[in-house]
Amino acid sequence: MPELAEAEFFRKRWQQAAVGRRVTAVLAHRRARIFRGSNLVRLQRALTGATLLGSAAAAKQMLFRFSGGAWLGVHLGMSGELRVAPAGYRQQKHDHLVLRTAAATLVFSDPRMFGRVQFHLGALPPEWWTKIAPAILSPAFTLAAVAAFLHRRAGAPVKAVLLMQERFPGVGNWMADEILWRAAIHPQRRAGTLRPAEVRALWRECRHVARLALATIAGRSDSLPPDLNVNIPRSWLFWHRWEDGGRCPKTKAPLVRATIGGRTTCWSPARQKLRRP
DNA sequence: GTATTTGTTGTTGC
DNA sequence: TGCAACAACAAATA
Repeated sequence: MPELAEAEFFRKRWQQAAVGRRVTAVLAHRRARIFRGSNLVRLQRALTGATLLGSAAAAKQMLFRFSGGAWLGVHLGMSGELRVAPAGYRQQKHDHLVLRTAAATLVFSDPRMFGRVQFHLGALPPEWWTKIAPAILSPAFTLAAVAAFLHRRAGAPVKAVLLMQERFPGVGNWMADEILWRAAIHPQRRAGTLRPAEVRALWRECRHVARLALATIAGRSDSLPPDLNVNIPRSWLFWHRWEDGGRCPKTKAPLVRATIGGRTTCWSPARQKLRRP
């Protein structure tokens, strides 16, 4: 599920429930794949008794900062989510990491375990975090940078290129489809064949979709919607891309699905054409 | 039983 | 060396 705005939503959820609170216990499924590459024993030792000081989200990742120089990185993969449960909540089958505080329980669950937890101890944030590509909404995400990247990936379908985190951090399958639909670009187009006006439209819609998704899914400033997606307008492709017999919200023409760049892709043939008429 | 899934990584081949 | 394509990871759901 989680792309850019969902990561921000889940980060806020944990932050609001537990910032300033002390972790009284850390429960974990010891063998879970989500702990691959990190030392669970050190994680449990460092987080038990530590206070949540702050957090940030970037791309599809989250970073929680605890007292004592402890950092907890979270990537939700395909099926992960962060929840807040009452104090005394009982750990369920897919709840691979559970942090208890006096008031609430923080739960990371992920049935498919494509997600990942990364633990880091130190005064500075971990290297994997600082190496995340500049955000789409940052000044570094320029038209020139996008154009150069499309040129380098000239042979790949533009849909596949949008999924590359090194240039489009936080873009996942639904955001990529949404961006291409709004920019009126066929997902199968080779990245190197886009005309300058199309490159500009792609760049512009990346920023629009990122900004709109953050505002509607994660909420503005301190607000947090009660659930994911409840505020997403029906006018987005989002709601229609999996519907049987789904229609383009703009043209009302039937939508089409196919595998492009290894992922199921939905587009509106009425407005996203392979060749110019 | 089959096919599907909003993600990433390692391998293969050009 | 760089790029593109694809299998693998795992479990629930239709």
